[in-house]
Amino acid sequence: MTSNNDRSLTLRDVSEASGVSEMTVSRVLRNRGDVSEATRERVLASAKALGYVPNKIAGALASSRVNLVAVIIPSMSNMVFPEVMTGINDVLETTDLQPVMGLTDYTREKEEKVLYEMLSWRPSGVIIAGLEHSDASRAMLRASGIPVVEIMDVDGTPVDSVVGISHRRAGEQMGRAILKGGYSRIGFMGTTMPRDHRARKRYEGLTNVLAKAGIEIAEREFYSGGSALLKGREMTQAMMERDPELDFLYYSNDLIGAGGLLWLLERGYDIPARIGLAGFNGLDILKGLPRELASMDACRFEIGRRAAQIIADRVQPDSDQAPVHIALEPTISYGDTLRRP
Amino acid sequence: MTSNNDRSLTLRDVSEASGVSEMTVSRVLRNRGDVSEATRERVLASAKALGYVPNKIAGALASSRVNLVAVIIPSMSNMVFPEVMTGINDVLETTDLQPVMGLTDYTREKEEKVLYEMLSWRPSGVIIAGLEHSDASRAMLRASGIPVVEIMDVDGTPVDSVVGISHRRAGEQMGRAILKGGYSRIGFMGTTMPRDHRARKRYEGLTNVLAKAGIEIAEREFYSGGSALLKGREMTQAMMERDPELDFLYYSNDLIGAGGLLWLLERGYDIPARIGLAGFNGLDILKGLPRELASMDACRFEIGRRAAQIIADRVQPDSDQAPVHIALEPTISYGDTLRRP
DNA sequence: GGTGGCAATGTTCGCGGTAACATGAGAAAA
DNA sequence: TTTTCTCATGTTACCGCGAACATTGCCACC
Repeated sequence: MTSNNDRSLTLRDVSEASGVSEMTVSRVLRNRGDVSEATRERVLASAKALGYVPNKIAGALASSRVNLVAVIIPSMSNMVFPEVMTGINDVLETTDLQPVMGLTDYTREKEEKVLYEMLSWRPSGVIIAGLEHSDASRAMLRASGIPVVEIMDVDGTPVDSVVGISHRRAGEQMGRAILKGGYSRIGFMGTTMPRDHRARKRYEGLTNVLAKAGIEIAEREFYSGGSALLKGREMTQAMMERDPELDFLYYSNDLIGAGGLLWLLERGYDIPARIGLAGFNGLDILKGLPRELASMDACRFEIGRRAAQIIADRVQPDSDQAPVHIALEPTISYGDTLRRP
Repeated sequence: MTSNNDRSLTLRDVSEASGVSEMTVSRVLRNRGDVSEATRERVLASAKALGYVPNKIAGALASSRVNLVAVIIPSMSNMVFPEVMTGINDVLETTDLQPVMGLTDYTREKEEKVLYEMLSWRPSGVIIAGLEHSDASRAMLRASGIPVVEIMDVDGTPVDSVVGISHRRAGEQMGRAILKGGYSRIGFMGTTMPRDHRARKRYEGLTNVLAKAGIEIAEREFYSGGSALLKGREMTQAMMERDPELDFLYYSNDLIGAGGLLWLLERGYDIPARIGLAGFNGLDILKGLPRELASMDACRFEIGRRAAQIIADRVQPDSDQAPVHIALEPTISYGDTLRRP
């Protein structure tokens, strides 16, 4: 019932309560240095009785050590980044580092602002999605002098370390699978987000491979906002009505793909014989659909783990500070909606 | 190309570069006090040229003002908290406050740890999910001396302010709708998470109302982990095989409900005549399903907004510090799976 | 020309810790 | 007993910034 009327508790309060110096209290609370068992217990008891919580701000300033890792991602709402975060968490939990999240909403301006904000807390490392940043952002990252890991994507030049998959190659791989499946009249659906570089790269990879086989994307449709499942439905309907001869639909994410799948099944389309489908991300949710949508795993969890591991390794004193580049290999899953060769 | 070889930049570096005192630089960078236009520009130019990023740690220590709001939630992976976060963000964006997230994985131990960690950064406020906390956590919250808003749930005694819905009443309301729809043989599916108090309260509300009509839940099934959609399917199948006479299924979340819905549709069940269904949360994803699942909006977005607003108001000097209690009214949506009276 | 007023800028000190070094007491070694 | 060492604890000096107060220079006005 000790209520700190207004000012918050400091080391001094604990030191007075336990009759030792502030320094000794500090040592006890950090398990640092030699403190006799008797003193340790007395100090801990006082601290607990007072309800003392150390002030990390002061600690960080004095020791110039901050156990935060800035994680900068576009959004939490599309199911891909939560899993990346889980991977990051899993690794950081085994260290004394703590992730702090910042959201960019897929805009450069916000990214720059959030990055500035984060760096002003002098974190121990930065994990940031994508390789495309403003010049100012890149400058800040370089100047920060801390480990930086760019994640998700490896098609480009990283500031420092990078962990991801090649979305261009993912698009190509899917393109080849589509061709091998014997499909030839292909529609594409995606988001209107001009700053979703990874979706763009997949699209480019896909069209490149198709072009080599003399095939062009027959129809395109883009959406933004709203329920992805519903949008997938609506876009698929619109597209099939415009061009009923389409025999393959490639969706830039699994949710719109799932919406399309549901619509086609209702209409009685024979999948994957009459028409094939594929999404991207390998989301768990696909597992419960009437047919399993073909997709491609984006290695989200693993990317998070690896990125966090790089930071964790680098904050160790005398560790190797050389940039690490990791390109993971996504695996295609044919599910029930992509004809096998 | 100014690389800070080892030590990071300070106000002093900028002050030397621009020929004014550190204090003036500080004033410029914070837009505080009177600074001549000429000096302001010179300082900003120097700061930019050097790539200076202020050290918030030092600033916070000196001013004992920290613009962080700790947001403590169980998980990011179940689609409900991302939306709460969005609401919080929306409001905090208009202030200079910044949310910092901590995850508890639905355990008290982690909650306590995360809370301690967060409070040690001396944030301006805390938004924390749920009303059930360990004694130590409650003590820390009380002792922190900062605004605390407990969110999601109003069935209990808050430490300070609270914003949420009554999950008990939500369960009761759904129970009444089920009864009015004429259903009587009811199955329940939910998670095995013993610490998901809100799901438990909904369940209790439901069973109370049913009990008054002389009805007991006929079947129960619980799951944990894995694809919720798939689990919904599997549990529904298992349950319908055990008791084919069931005429209503209440799911503790929309995703398992969606899985169940898909399974029942495939089996040709007449919905909502032969069997009714309802989930909980009012997720966007329901909009794209073959039938729209009956559900109940948990006011996630609004809860986030209101909670953030309370904090934002309270950090204003001379503002009213009285606890605020807000109980939002969830609305039931019948969709296509719940027979109307 | 002195004085007041005001805008622009500088100085001092302390926020709450921690690093590095200093000190003291007792035990072990000589 | 004296020296030396070790462990336990205390002292001092910052960390980088901002609040509060001090100072400067310039102009206006009597």
